[in-house]
Amino acid sequence: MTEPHQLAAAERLLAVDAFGTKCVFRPIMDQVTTRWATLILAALLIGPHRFSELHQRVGGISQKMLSQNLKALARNGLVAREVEPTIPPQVTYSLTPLGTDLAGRLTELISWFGRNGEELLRAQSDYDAAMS
Amino acid sequence: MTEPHQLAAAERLLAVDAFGTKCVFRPIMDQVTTRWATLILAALLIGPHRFSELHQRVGGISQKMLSQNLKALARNGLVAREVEPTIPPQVTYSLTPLGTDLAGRLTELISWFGRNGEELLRAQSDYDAAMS
DNA sequence: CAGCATCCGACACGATACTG
DNA sequence: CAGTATCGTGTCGGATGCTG
Repeated sequence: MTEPHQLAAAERLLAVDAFGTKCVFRPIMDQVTTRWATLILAALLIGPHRFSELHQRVGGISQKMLSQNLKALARNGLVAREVEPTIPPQVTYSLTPLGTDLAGRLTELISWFGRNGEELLRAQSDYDAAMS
Repeated sequence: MTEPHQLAAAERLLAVDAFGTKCVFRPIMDQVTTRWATLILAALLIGPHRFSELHQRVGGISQKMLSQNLKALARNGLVAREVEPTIPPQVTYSLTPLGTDLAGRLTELISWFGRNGEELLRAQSDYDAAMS
């Protein structure tokens, strides 16, 4: 069952005060639970990657989105960026301890979808069939 | 530590074949890890809600996004929609067993942000200070 | 009450081209 | 190699107004 303190955290995130001020953590969650950020963190959980390695590993991502998301993840202290000042330059991305923690939890979520994805797809077809 | 089978699930999600076909589960994850879907599932974990109750509970959401996300969640078999054919009509939303499972895991994630949110904010200011 | 329809702005995202 | 700059498109998401 779900723990009470977790429900409390959820309620805090749901809350909006009388002036319409939302929880300060929402923007952060938005950034990290983006399609690409999740995949990038999962990829880095495998190990440190160069930029081009990540570009290959995370299938379908554009350079723009990759660099953009990496910047956001670095800003939030989840990803460490290490530059080797050679020519051509070598940049290695790795997870910080905080990032490793989060990436592990996100990967649990991913594996949940791996386990239950078929059932979700079945529900979709049932729903669509019932609509028509 | 992260389990091997979880890493395998992650790699499956990262993969793209030679024809550019992405993993079929990605669209589903995109739908469910949306800003609003996460919050709605968390709200429903507290208990079944009417439409207007959800609208109040999930602070800042518009009617449009609420109905749109509820429809998607219902289509994926995560949320059950029950209509009482009275006048005015009463519609109650609740979690299916599958939805309860997922919502619990998402709430774990939310509570992670509750615990580590301060540190993320601190990392942001450090990063911004170093840039200027 | 529980919504759908419509308009509209903002931004996510991709493709392409260019730089240290 | 590791990005940045620019452009164009599509979707997200809010505001408003209307219906059974």
